[in-house]
Amino acid sequence: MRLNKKERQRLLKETILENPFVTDEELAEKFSVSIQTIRLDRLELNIPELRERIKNVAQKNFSEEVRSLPIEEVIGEIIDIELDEHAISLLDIKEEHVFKRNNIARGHHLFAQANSLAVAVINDELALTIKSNIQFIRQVKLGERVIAKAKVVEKEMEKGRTVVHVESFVNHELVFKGEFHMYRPKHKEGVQK
Amino acid sequence: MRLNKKERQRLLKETILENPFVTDEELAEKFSVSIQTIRLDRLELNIPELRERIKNVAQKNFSEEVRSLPIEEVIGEIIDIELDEHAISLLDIKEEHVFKRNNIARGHHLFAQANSLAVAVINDELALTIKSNIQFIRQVKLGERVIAKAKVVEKEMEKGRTVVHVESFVNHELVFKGEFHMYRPKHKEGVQK
DNA sequence: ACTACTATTAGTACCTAGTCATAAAATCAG
DNA sequence: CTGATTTTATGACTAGGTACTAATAGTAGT
Repeated sequence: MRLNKKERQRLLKETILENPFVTDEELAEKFSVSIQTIRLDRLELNIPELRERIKNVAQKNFSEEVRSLPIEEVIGEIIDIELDEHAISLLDIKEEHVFKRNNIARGHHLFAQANSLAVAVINDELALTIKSNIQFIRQVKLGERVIAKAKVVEKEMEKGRTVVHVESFVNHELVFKGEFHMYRPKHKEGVQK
Repeated sequence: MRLNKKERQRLLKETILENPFVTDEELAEKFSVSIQTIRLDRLELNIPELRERIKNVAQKNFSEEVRSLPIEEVIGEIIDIELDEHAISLLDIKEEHVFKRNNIARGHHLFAQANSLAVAVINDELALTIKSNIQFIRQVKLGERVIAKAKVVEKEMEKGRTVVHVESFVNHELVFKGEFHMYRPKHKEGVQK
């Protein structure tokens, strides 16, 4: 079954992205066209030849020294906050957050975003998490933007405990849900900073 | 300055290991010998040609044949693992893990260690966390070494679900406890050529 | 000095996975 | 059916090799 040019080029791009180790010959066979057609396609799409592609992959691998992730990126960016009430933060899922294999975000990044939002929303010098129940509702993929919303639901100031609910969304779709029991050290009255 | 064969071959091996992207021609120049000598050396030392070397580096990155989870993706260092049974990992709490204010470790790092250990202990292509209950039992401070122990407690293979318990210790003192409900996807046959 | 030996260099044919350029054939749209 | 687009064919050239044969250089032992 021969496809038209547009469709073929679309699939070509995909195929090569998925497996950069494929030769023009194999591609020609796959799409039932001549090698020359594949080469014209690559030319039009600016896809380099096999050896260049392999080299690129290798170089990326070889010069990979960016192992640690800065804290700012783990936590996400706080875009709205009202202390002791609610807060919203935003995290863009990038290469460093996902399993290489399938581009699904690793759970602990979603947890980190939610947990640090829960810490931030507490109006205190410092809050600590003591207990937490969480649920990963659907997988989050590379490139998606996760918006976490925290809400303080219980304030038991005397005991120094507070409960925060966090829900995280991708395009208004719930992807993560967590309940965080926070400990806040003894309050000093009227001290605001 | 020409070296003798032995010395040249020793350096050759080193040079290529350090920079696999070097051609025979460049090597010949570097050691002031002919290209043929370099090729004889590679033959004797069983060093493949440039393109093969590059391909190897690339493939390592692209992970065509890596069985389970690559170790570097685990937070902390795995020091013992028996798939589907138990695993132990170690995490030294450094500057980047703590609140600057009081040098207490941020909760999500303990979670990350435990969570990735739970993922790693599952003997499958890839496991995902669906649900988790956790408790932060005592604060962990800068400089402390956290040892996390994961134990697979329930295997319901048909449903693709597994429960893993993780307990983390500092000097035999329990600091963190968590229950992780993991999902293991249905196996797909490798389609690669 | 002659021989034996290793080390090095030279040269040729062939390979893969391409490149670039030109021309011809096939297919599709109006 | 014509003209434009798309596809295929062909030939010449490239990098970075392999595999093989043959010649030369250098050194050691007798």
